[in-house]
Amino acid sequence: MTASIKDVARAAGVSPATVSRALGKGPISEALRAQVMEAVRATGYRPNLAARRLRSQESGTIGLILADIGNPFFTGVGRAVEEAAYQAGLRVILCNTDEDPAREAIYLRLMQEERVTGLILAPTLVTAERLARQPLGLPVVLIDRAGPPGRFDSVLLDNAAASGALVDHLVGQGYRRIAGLFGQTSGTGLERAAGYRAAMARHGLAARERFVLPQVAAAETALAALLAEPLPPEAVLASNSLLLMGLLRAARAAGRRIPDDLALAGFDNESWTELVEPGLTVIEQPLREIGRMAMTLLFDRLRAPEAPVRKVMLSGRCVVRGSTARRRVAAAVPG
Amino acid sequence: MTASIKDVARAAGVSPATVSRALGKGPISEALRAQVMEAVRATGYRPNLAARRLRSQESGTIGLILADIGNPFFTGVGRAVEEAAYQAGLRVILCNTDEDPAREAIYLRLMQEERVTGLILAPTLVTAERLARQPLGLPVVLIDRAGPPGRFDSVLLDNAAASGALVDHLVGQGYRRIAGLFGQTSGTGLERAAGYRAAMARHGLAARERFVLPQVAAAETALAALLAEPLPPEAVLASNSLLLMGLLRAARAAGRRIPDDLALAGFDNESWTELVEPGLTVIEQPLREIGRMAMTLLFDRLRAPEAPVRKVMLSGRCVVRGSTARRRVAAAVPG
DNA sequence: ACGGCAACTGAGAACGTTTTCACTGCCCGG
DNA sequence: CCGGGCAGTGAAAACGTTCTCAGTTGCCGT
Repeated sequence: MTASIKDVARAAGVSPATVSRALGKGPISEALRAQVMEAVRATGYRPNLAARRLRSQESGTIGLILADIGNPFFTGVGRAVEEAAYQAGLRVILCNTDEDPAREAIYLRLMQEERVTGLILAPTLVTAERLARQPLGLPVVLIDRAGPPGRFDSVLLDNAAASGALVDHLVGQGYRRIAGLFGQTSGTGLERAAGYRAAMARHGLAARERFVLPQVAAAETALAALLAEPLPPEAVLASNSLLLMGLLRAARAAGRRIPDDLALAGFDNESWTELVEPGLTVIEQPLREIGRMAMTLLFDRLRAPEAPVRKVMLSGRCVVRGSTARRRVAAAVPG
Repeated sequence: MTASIKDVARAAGVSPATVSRALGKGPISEALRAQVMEAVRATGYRPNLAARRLRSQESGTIGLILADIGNPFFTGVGRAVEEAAYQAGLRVILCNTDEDPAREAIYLRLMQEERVTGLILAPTLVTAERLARQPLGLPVVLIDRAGPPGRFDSVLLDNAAASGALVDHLVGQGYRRIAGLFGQTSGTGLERAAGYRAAMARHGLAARERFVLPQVAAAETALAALLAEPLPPEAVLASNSLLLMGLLRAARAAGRRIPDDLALAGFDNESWTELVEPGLTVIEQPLREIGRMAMTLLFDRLRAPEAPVRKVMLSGRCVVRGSTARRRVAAAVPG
């Protein structure tokens, strides 16, 4: 088939060991090294990674398992991870689970079989639990979602603070009846809900939270229901961008003007949140920092397997746009 | 470290060969198979893919090299490819080049070293050329971008027809001065430009085309320049979603109402094209079909390495929205 | 009852590397 | 002038599989 190290050795008139040394590290004379390189060129030799990995017992690879590759948050983090890994001479196996625990299980098994050096993942709630009960036997760093406390190195947005910031902002703009819509499949939704609840309590306001599947359609029906209630909310907060999109669509479908009839705020500063009219107020996550920090935690863990578990919280940035403009009290509300 | 097949063999009281057969295919008694499976469970054995690949001389893996993982077009196609590969029992190595020829070169080399079974990629112009001159020695299917004619199996949108459909639509809506903005790094931009040019000629209209880097900012400056010309266009067509986004931003920045002052149309039915006011008219690409067809071509090529090269063109769907509403002739244009 | 065949199992080679170990010169200090 | 590193090189083992080949059964047909 393709040329092996033996073919190169033959072509260069040296032993396979010498070729290996010329390609990698090891004592070798400059003359022979050049000779070998020439033979490599002549034969079109490409090292066989499978053989290399088998012999050296290290894959030189880390796994990156993301919940939704269509979500700019994850692609952004993924880019940063890949970049950091590449600089460290590591390859990345990228997998997409679409929030499906079955696919998560498949990929986790794959990572073991690939003998990856370490793993960065954004797990669903059930998989995080399962992982805590049955460790994989390899270094794991969680991103975006917290697992059981104290079990995994993780790098997260300070979700509670971010939700709180949104609530504070809305209250500051004059809104009082603020509802919250949260995804129910990940720990992140729960944390953001908790932050929302705490902030509302701090302001002496009643929380109104709904938990739904993280899908556009789910948010649409949820908002329709909220708007049909006796005292509909003046503002709604969504815990991720899909839900926020659903809110926008449903508000428009219901003929509500934004922000006059209904203010909206959410998470993730995707390009469309700016292009839409009015622009949507969102929490922007530090994607690159999250990715880089995840790699840092992973490296540290590899270096010190028994070091205490670390949980890094990065804070988001509140990007204020028209969807949460100061509330203009309706001209005349009888009663 | 982790348990090997020998450990399992010892635990089950059989030979390694038997364990291998129990796990894979091969004649083995039901009793022993159960016995082995029990030992696998007891030892927590996970097969070592590196060893398996080395011995069996097949990676069970295909490569997928995409130009921009942040682009919903590519993530959509990637999903379909991965799904089809998984059903065929193949893994996928996913790489993102960000349109950078240097990174393409790195990943192409990686694919060779991983001994992938086949490769699906969306190359830049220069890499497609290079690949035609120096074949990789493994089956390659191009997606989204045509390489040198007759050299690679490929699956593409019928770009010329799609551009033509947009022009026809605009003309039908009453627009005459229609400019086109095209990406210059990929073959796709060129094809769409050609389709635009041909359609304009068919209608007896003068083509006005600009080639720019496929970036939002590039489109913004290009449109600003176009609008500053003596007879600014009534409509502009963009060859990809980034450029379309730039057009929208620049039009708004210039205070042009859409579609009254300027109609817009482009490619790729991303979620924001619907959410924006007015909705943008776009060509929707059949993402899943493209991905599936790419896998089909790859399988066929593996089965018949010497079969003639195939080029599959899929047609897009024109999604009409408000950005190309029928032209209302300005009330009074002196002269 | 015996040869042969089918079904199953084990021993061992092989896949392409890296790495240990041993060996060869050679230089240097004594 | 001789012994001891030291730098460079090759031989061979090892990594964890799969697969060929050669048994070893047990069964069937005659």
